[in-house]
Amino acid sequence: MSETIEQKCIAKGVKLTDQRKIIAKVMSEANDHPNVDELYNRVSKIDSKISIATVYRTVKLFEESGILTKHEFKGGKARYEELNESHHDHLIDVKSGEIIEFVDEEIEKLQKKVAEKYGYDLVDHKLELYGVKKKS
Amino acid sequence: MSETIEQKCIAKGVKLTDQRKIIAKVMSEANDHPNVDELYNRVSKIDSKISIATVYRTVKLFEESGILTKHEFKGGKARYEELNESHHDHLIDVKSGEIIEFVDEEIEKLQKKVAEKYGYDLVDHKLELYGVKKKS
DNA sequence: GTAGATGCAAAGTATTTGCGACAAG
DNA sequence: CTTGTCGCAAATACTTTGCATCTAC
Repeated sequence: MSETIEQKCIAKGVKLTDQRKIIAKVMSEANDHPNVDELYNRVSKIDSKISIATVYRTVKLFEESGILTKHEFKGGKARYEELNESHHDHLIDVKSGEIIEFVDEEIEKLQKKVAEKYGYDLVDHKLELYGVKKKS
Repeated sequence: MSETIEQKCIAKGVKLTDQRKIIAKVMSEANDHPNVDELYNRVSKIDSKISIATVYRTVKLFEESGILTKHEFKGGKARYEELNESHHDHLIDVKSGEIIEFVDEEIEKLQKKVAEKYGYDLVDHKLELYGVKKKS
């Protein structure tokens, strides 16, 4: 827990309103990958007057400021997660929807290699694994 | 070009209407990854009376029948592509939108290994690389 | 002949935006 | 103060659906 979202906002010169502070707090404390609806629900419990438009505007702003990242997993709404130093990819349980974060250095390296092979510099990537729990 | 989409429909017991034949033909001949709008435009040139609802219904049906796959690349509309024996992933030029298909057996293997490490059987995956063309 | 497909327009979702009121720096 | 933000409701973009008609098998 190196730095809160609020601190990141200050560092990046993002104006901190009461609403943004609440959204920042909720996202900082979230251990999952909420979509805007879920985020709105959590935020509403703290301040019921915050509008969903503000939530949309704020996650977009935070994303553009490099504070949150957006995931568009298969067939669902966009989900958000705090962006921090440690990059990771996602393994999604197709039955339960559970999301596991993982890192695999070797895959990372190979991706860069593939991009290079085609004459590209890798600027971003998305790797999602969809699986079912093993019986055994 | 082993088998046309029309042939796949017959093989899978999907009823072939005139509209579906046209959509099948357009997708069979497409070398890119059209979204529903683009597909609707191409299809309309052959039969202007086909409705966009039919295009939506048909791509969904074809997807469920394992004839097409749907891609939801960053920040865009869903794109479709014919599904054939050879699996591949995508490298997307973030400047031009150009899409390059690639296969990397080693990455495939590592993905399966990661899933297994967490106790999962891999049922699907999504790998997208976003890059910019190198200057050199 | 009958189940399923189509066209149309209306209804859903998810998200964005115009605007007057309001608040942060 | 002034610029940017908020809440609201209306607008947009994409996709789905109800229904009466039509068509493949």
